[in-house]
Amino acid sequence: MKVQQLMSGFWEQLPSSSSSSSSSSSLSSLTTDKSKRLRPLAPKLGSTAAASTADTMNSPLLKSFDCLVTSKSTSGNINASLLQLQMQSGGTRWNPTPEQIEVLEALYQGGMRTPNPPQIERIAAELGKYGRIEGKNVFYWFQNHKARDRQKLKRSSLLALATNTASDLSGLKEEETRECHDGSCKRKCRSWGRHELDVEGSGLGEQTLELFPLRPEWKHAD
Amino acid sequence: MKVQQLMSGFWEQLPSSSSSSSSSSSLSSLTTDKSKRLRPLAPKLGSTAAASTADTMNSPLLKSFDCLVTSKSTSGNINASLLQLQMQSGGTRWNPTPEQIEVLEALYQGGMRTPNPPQIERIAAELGKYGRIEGKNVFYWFQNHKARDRQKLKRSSLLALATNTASDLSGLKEEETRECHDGSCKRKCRSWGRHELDVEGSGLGEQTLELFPLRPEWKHAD
DNA sequence: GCAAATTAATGATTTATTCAAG
DNA sequence: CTTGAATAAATCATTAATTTGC
Repeated sequence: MKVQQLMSGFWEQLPSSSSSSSSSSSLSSLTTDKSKRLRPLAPKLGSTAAASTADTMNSPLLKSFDCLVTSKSTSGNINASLLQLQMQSGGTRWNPTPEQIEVLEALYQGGMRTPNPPQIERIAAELGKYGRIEGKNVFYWFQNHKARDRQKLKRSSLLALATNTASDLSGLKEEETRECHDGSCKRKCRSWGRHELDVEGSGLGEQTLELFPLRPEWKHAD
Repeated sequence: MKVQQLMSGFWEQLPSSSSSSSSSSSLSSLTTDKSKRLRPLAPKLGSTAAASTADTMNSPLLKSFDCLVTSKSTSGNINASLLQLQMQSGGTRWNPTPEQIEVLEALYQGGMRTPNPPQIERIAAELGKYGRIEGKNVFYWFQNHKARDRQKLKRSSLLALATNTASDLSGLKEEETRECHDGSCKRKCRSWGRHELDVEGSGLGEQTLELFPLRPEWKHAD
């Protein structure tokens, strides 16, 4: 059940060759400093991923990506201090106020499960009255609430089965494959939360709203 | 191609009681029109989510959310026509050009796995020279590429085991727990892509950059 | 040769897990 | 222990390859 988590490995291998010389310094700090603490495990793996950096860097297409690719760079800690500064403004995670929770809970009870960006924005804006909040907080709240509801249900379902009281839990199955109700799907479609477009209050005087993305825009909305 | 989208379905169940009367009409259209094509399967689910809308709507905190919660509304198709207009600009999914792929592949080979928003922005901006692209495309590309690399590796690993040729695949484990390089983690941290803050070229003259979110900002960058 | 039908790749979204703060 | 935040895995759905029947 829980074992997994195999870890993923980013950075299979460093660009071991070619420091690419002149890195446009101002941007090199953008890359995660890999220079210090060089990863302990560099598997052999000569097969899949290796043998590239030097070559690929020769590509004319990559001209302006030196700073992103050559991460070995130079002074790997110039921005170490900078990294400290950033945690300033509310470096802590969102702590919902009772009012915010009440509203979110109500919306959830009302049936909302996966609000789309405009909705999230609106909600965040509204909840901003009661305390600092960002769109992503709203997004995560629904994600987590939904997920934890599911696992709670699943748990109780199992329990019920074990206790032979499964009779009144028969309707637990959460969702089923159904037809996408816009008919655009070629095959069966399970998800109803997709294909959504932002109509934005039917006023839509704004501008062409892009196909709604998975996540809200992540700009804080307070 | 085609008009995909519209729709959606959040709202597992309609607020079957109380139409909440006066919906602030201008915003009610924001909700997905569920009125037509009422979903075929409305599981019994009297237990979990039901029995709320009416009650919760009495909360004073929810005043401005009528439009979000009461989705049964009124003329459920006034915006049907509007929904047609939106898909104009390239409603199809991103189809990377060879150049874009080359660059992305190179970055990936260079070790990039989970670029953070500023990086994504930069990349998208750069790749925008070769064709339309948004930040989310870049984000998804890395996500998918990484994931599919993993499963490919896993598959070949299994295969190797099965074939007894596992000898030279011993170093496959991808990553290990290590310390977060900004020291902000209290415990061991597996992820390097997290906790990252946008230093933005070390100029950081902008303003307080928020703790970098999971997803990029989703604004198209071309 | 060529379009319709199938299949393979892969972009996009949701769900499951896990990390970590309080 | 609860839950906000983040990543990984599973899936969906679309587009391109490829095949197939003519």
